[in-house]
Amino acid sequence: MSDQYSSKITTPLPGRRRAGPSVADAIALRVVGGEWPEGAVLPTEIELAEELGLARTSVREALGNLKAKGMLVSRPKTGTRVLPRIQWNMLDEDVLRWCWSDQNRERTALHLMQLRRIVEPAACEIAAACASDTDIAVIERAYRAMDAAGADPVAFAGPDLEFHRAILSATGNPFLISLGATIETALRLSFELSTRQPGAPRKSLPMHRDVLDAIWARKPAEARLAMETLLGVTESNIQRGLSAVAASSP
Amino acid sequence: MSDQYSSKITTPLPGRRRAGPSVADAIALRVVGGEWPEGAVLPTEIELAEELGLARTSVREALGNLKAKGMLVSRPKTGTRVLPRIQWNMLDEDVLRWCWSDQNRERTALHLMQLRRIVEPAACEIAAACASDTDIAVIERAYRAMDAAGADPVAFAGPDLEFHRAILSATGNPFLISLGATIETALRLSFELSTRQPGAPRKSLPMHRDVLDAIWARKPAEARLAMETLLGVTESNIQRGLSAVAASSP
DNA sequence: GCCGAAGTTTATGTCAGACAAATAGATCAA
DNA sequence: TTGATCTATTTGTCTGACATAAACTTCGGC
Repeated sequence: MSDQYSSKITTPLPGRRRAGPSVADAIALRVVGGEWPEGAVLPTEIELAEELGLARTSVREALGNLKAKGMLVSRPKTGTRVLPRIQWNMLDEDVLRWCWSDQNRERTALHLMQLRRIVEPAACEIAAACASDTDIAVIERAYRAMDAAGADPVAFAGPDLEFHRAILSATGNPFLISLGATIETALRLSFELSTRQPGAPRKSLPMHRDVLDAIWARKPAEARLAMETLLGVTESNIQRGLSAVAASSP
Repeated sequence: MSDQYSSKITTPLPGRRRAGPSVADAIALRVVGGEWPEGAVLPTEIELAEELGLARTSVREALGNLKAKGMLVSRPKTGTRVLPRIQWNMLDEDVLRWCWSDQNRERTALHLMQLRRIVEPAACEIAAACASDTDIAVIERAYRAMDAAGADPVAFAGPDLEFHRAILSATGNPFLISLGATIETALRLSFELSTRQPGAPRKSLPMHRDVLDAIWARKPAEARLAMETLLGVTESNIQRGLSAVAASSP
């Protein structure tokens, strides 16, 4: 457990500005961790404040944050309750990040992959049909950066994220763009899994090239197909990464 | 403009609990309305509090809400700035609702339709492949309610929403389920557009039936196709609704 | 004994005022 | 001109108080 916001009641330190993880993080992680399951009521704001060594104002701010993301609901006298996970806004970057530290990371990773295989090929198709030249230039720049990264997986990751995000942006559809932010967070989280095979990133470079070329040539059907191929390989990489984790720590 | 939270400074009314639209609504609508464009800084929290006749605490709570949804960011001394719309979490129900009152509702409606045509056929395919019997029962119940609604468009709408939401839920994928909430909000908002043709809802009933049957028969490909057909008709209905609006108020 | 109305308790919602921290902009010195 | 310092302003946090709402308890009537 993090030292900050532990159960120990710290000295008030009036006005001292906090650093590091936010209060919302601290509370959300305890909710995700199952300390208060779905439908359970949290301690009162005053109790939480004492426990975390904060003022009630700050606790309220964090709780309000979680309420805005559909994780909590509160009513006078009754207290603050954990809503069923179905109602949580899993597409929110913070919620996704918090839930990632859950037991069954595997299932979440597969669900995310399922989402990607639905959204990204379609986005490719749209991008090939109606992306502007500058949109395509952004995609190409990300590709060049991937190429320049060589075999270094860490240097490869950033441009890889940018490549996929740029395609979503090129659709010009605000909802797909928002999904792009979600997917980018997911990619960053699952980075450890997809790079258990050291050579995997470099091998995916030609497939990215195929995607870029198809969009550049304005061939929607080919672009969709190229992205489907790329994601198929990515998924098998992740699955191998998952089984490797399962084998190393059973 | 709503009477509540207007520019007039009201009497403080200490402790009086608010009713009606939330403070976040009031501020968000002014942001969406362009009173403070992208990159602009809002008035200080104290100024906003005075203007809205509220305590600074309440204003801060609302601003924190909008920050959680990616619409604002604030730093000491600089103030609170409106982030570029690209960074807004358009998949959040509240953000979607606020943006709906924008000038170009047409483009938003079409973008939403584009999202639906990407997500829902794929969800149908997944649901047909791995939905549980109880999942399918929920879908069927919604269908029966649509049938029972007859030709009344208003009574038809509720079960219609439930039908599409139930399919997303049947996938068992939390991300698709969250998207379902977004789509449901979108449907509710665009309800006025899709029902300009009074007979349209009733005509869509057999297509819903096709979707249900395909899922029931566990035929993924057919289910996808049936949903694509249904959404194609829905989109043309919405487009006709849009042109009707454009013709009536040019 | 059962049931409804009134009172009590308690948690959230709101208000008010104060200070701390951070930083953009102004001022000043080398 | 340039660099460091000072100042003003805005957000961030703390404290304490009261209002409101709703679950719970009590009590009276039947």
